[in-house]
Amino acid sequence: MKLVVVESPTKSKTLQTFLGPGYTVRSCFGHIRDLPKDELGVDIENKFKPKYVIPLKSKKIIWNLKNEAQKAKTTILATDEDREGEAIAWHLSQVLDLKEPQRIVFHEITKSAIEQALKNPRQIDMNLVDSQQARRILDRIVGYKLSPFLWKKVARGLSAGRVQSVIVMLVVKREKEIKDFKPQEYWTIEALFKKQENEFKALLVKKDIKTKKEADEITKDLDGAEYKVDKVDKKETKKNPLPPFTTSTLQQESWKRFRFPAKFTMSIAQKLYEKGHITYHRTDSVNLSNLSLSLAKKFIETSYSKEYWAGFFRKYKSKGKAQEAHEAIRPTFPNRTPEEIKLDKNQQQLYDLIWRRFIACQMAQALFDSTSVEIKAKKHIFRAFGQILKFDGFLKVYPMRFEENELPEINENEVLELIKLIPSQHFTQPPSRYSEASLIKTMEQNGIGRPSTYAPILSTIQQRNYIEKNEQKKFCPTEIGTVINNLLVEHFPKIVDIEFTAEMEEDLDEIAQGKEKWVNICKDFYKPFEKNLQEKYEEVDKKDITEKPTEKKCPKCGASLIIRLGRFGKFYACSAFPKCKYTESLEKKTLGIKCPKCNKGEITEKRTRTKKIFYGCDQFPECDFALWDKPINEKCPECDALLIETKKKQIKCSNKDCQFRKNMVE
DNA sequence: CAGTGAGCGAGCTTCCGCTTGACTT
Repeated sequence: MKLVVVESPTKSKTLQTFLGPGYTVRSCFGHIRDLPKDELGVDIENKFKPKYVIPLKSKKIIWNLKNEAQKAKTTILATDEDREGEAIAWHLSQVLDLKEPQRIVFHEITKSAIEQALKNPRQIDMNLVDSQQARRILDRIVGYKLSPFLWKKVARGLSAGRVQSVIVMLVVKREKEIKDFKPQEYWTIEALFKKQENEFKALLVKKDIKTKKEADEITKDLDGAEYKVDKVDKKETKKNPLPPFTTSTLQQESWKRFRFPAKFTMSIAQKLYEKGHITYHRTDSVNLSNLSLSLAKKFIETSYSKEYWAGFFRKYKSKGKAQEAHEAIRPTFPNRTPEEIKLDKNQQQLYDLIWRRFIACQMAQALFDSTSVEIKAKKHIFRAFGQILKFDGFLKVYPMRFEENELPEINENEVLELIKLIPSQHFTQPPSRYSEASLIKTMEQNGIGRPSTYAPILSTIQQRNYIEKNEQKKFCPTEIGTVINNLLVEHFPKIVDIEFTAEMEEDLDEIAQGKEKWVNICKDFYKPFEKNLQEKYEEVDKKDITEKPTEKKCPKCGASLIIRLGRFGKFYACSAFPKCKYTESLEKKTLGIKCPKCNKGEITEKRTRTKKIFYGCDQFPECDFALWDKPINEKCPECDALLIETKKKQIKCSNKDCQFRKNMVE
């Protein structure tokens, strides 16, 4: 009997069916040991020696694995082939006290891949393990040294880290770009032509028309000019299908198509994976197994026709440094169409998307007849572009938006009939705020975070109140997020630099290749970091960041009020704190209406925890009067209660039993 | 359709990455 250990329980089930009796397959559920949660856990003086502990939830798993390992003749460690997977294998060998563990790897769960892997066992690659240890220790040092700095200088409970702080930086930076943006005016000139029954437009090629005056000069110059076709260029253009999904592209596409947040997409994908419908959903690889390629070919040829298959196996390559431990995300059985599996609605939508993307990636290109026409009038050049779909190819399965524009038959040297010139004014647009999709895309492009962390990290920094979604579901920084970011940018620029992770990855590669010792990498980072940190503890004054004097006086004790910054934003606080605990919210929007319940307070605009606006008494909690709709300063003629303004612009009585209604007078 | 909120300043806080149930109300 041989024991095989993998990371995921679903994977272990599949593997067991391939291997049959003679093998016991078990899973370790990811990492089994880690640095302790309540202390740094790195002995800096003693060559950065890490202290590893086994969390309670791993203890039971380890106990069971140990039992199996003792019964087995050999233990085979089949964790993922990447830095983290290698480390898990090493931790397992340590904790299970394995004398001669066999290490095997495979990138796809197919019978042939597994048989091949079993024939080629190797030893644990300690260089790769060390690169993971360096990664872990660096992240720990940054996080557990910088966070306490923020507690001391800003507010308790705050956090900083190699990944989260860079994401917040991106959002804050984008917000500043938008705020500082000055729109530039520019003009375009289109010419509308007539050819027999058809009308078509051509655009003046000149780009830098800045003002109406300049546009007018051009149209004036064109007055009475002859519009002659200078060039007609006809050709076939092609569009290739997109590569199959990785975690990042799946999260982006499912946000674009269904507005699913990344976290939701992942929970649905997890279910599809557990039911065996899709391959593993946390991957940065676009590799496809040979078996899946043949099945796709067969499916496409029988369901559509021979000409819809690409004609060869399309193989995709990952850009940058994918760690390639898994396949791309694809249907496990390509001939299982979305229609024939029974799933609930969301699972159905996501499976449909994954299935289509995969099938399409093995299909033929889409073909277009495109025409480009150049028209000359005096010294001015206009261009018209037409595009007609000739063969849909992969678009049959994976529809995408593209512009179709038909041009009439136009010949060279032909003189065209102008209907009119259309000058239009435009303004340059500021960059747009990040959505979940564009933020994840940026993270992936810069190697920040991993497939298993994209979704959780976005949840964390929102929960921590560093960034939030606006009504359009785009990310904006909060006050506290902006303050922390500005502090880090000024005093710890390296940590919030987008290049920091890239540089770290280069160092980790050196360790993995055996060219560098992990302790040296940690030392090189730590020394200047620690020196800077000590200086900043002296230099930065908390008061400058969190306190601002005001002219206002405390209504309770008469001391002066200050504006304070806390975890949840700014607020007025009494300077005599903790003797006087008076507080007041910063932007108190009073409506000038007395509270009808207590007759003491005033109605103010407030927000619920979910940011929904409501109107309540400012004497809360002494008075709990509250309304959803905005009250107007007028009493109901029938029952004397407050009148409210509904969203449908109608005046109603706030008393539910009262039927009084009237229309709004402007 | 029903439903709405009270503390944030001090004290036990925090990282990133691998994996899913196991916790409680």
